[in-house]
Amino acid sequence: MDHQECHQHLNAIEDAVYVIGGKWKLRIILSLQQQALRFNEIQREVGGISAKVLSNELKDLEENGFVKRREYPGFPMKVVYELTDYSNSLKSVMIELSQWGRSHKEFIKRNHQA
Amino acid sequence: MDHQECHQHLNAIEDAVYVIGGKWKLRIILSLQQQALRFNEIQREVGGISAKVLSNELKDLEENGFVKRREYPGFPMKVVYELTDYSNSLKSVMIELSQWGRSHKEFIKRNHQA
DNA sequence: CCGCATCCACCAGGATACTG
DNA sequence: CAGTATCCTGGTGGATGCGG
Repeated sequence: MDHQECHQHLNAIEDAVYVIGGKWKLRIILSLQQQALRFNEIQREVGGISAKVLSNELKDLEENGFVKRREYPGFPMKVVYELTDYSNSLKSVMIELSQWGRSHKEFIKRNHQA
Repeated sequence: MDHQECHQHLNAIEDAVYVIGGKWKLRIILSLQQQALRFNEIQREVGGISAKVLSNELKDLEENGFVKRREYPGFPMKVVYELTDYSNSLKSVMIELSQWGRSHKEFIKRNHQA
């Protein structure tokens, strides 16, 4: 792997980490796993997130194609957010990360005891 | 996958992202791929990182078992950092992330054109 | 050379209050 | 209900200077 190639590789990884990183993105996605939810429902489900931040996060997730915002007219306004099919493309990455994270925790624990 | 299980899963993922996330960790690891380097060499190689931050990052990487700090006495002091064997355990995660990141970039590009 | 201590600027994100 | 506006705080990270 030469320098150029390595740099591309790095960029792609950093993109990926950026997209799913941060404190909230994954939690929001998880909260929508079972069913579509409304803004306040997500806020309650995730817990501890302010409206401003949730609003921004949802915009990001929508831009990245993970979430679909669906607006129903009327008063009061009703809006639901649901996961897109594309959000499933995250599955293999998440499994890989989860496995590594779990085994890493074991590794650290062993090392700290030793 | 019930709630409990899901929560464990989430934690493991967040641990993993935390460990390799941030602006510098991966770049530092990459810089040590070919050979062990001294503090200032890493700083130059990575580019744009301050001594304080590099110092902290190296401590994190050492605690997580990715990097080994090797100190040679004398004056001036000589210190080199090298990757551990354990750092290879990141490989499959990084490949997965890189592939997903690359394909996601394509996905976004197509969607923006459309 | 290595790397910590100090000081400082910036900004992500929380709390609250408010509008459509 | 869905979000925005405003204000404010804490923490991250840059710059510089010093000590081992």
